[in-house]
Amino acid sequence: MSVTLKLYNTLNREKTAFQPIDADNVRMYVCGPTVYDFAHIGNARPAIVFDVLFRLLRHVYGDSHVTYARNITDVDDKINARALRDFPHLPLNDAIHAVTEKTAKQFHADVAALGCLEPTVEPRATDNIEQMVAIIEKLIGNGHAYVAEGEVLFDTRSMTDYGQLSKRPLDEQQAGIRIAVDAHKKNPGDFVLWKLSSDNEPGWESPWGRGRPGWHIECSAMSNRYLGEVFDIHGGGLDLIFPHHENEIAQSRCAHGTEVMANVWMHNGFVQVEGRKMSKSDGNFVTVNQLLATQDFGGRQWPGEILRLAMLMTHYREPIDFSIKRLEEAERLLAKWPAADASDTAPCPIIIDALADDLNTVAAVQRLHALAQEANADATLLPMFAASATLLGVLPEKTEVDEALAGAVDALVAMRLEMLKAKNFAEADRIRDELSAKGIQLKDGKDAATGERMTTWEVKR
RNA sequence: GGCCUCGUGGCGGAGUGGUGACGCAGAGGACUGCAAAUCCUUGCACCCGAGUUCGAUUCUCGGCGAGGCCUCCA
Repeated sequence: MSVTLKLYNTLNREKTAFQPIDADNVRMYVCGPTVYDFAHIGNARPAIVFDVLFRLLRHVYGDSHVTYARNITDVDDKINARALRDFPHLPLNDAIHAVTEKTAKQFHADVAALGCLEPTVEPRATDNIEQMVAIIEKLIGNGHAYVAEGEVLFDTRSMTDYGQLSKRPLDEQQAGIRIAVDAHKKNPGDFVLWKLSSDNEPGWESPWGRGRPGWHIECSAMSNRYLGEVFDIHGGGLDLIFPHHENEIAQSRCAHGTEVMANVWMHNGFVQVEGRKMSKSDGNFVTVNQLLATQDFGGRQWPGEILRLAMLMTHYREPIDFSIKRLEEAERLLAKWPAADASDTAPCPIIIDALADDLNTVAAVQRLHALAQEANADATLLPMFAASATLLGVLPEKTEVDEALAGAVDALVAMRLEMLKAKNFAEADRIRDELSAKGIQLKDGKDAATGERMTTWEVKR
């Protein structure tokens, strides 16, 4: 294991060498989507960022020695609201199912288009209710949770070092400053583990009656089930640090009696629009699907590889201002990169080092671009380029050209050269335009030895 | 109010106590019948102030500015 990974850890705000608990099974958990609506491009950032990390971990520790869990939250009051709005004629459970299935499917399509590998496991909240109930029972049993007015609440005062991740000690918080504190809470910071459901809300039987889980308990239950009580890396967006991750930590550590929940906590920065956070509630968002499939942004569609590269051109902890200009730059870069077959050659060491340094995709992309230029001039570098691009998930796909088409194009190219010799420029340009319209780009060069015009062509991407 | 980021050319962004990479765009040129591609050349920047120092963009402090969390949020 010659590569030393360094990762910035939100727990101590330091970049430190990564030491897996078990190098044979490196475990990473990333908070996935709540499936009630289309994912916007900001939601896509963690998917891409941690996909790169997943690829890097697989490279370093071996494909079969990394477990990446990304959940799907399919229990949430927003989902209920959406179900009632969009499928009022269906029974509630069917309506909810319709919403979550449709949204999850869309999410998978979006993320696939962005070049993300599938996580090792993708648990759903609804499949893990039992596990949540078990953890809640444990928390009640060991005095970290209490029942009040039909809710089960986590007792934040019962955990002496609550607030470590967000550096937000309990007594310094101004809980209730912006929302009224519920009277039944022992402490303002206490949060819901389980709440009762009315007849028109989804619910599961539990020791506390028919109800549904609070938001934070889902991730504690699922990460525990698939990765164990303590695992290596937990990721998500910056805005999840508080309260979501803080509360996950509280639940998991108090339930299992562990010192930490995950060793390394990683958080990606926001995607911004005109300097402001893109968010659903502010309404200033562009969905991945809009970018991929509509002309809503910049009057055109944007292939997933462009979106992905645009994302990787900024370090994951920095904010990104999402703009047409940056997408166009990503497109220009990609256009200059050779298409190549995937290769099992070793990736460029400079790129591995860059990624190993807290996922420095900026440096990695710059080096990849240089490597692409080198490979354009020297085909023996193509396999290394391909392997490196694959590590970043940005390998341009080789467009298959069938022989009939290739033959036809070659014939037209030859004909054009004849027209040129005859100084019939109008006809030569017509052929060039005709091919261009079909997506064939001609490139005129000079034969180094003879000085004769040589024309090559490629399929435009 | 508390806590946390960040501030380098048009844009994306390196970097260092001793006058600042690189990429994209721009400009000029070569090539070309023209264009594209390619190649060469090139202009433009370290938020402000004080301090430390022989010397700071880089260190310290203070401003100013931007953003985020403290409520659902990637």
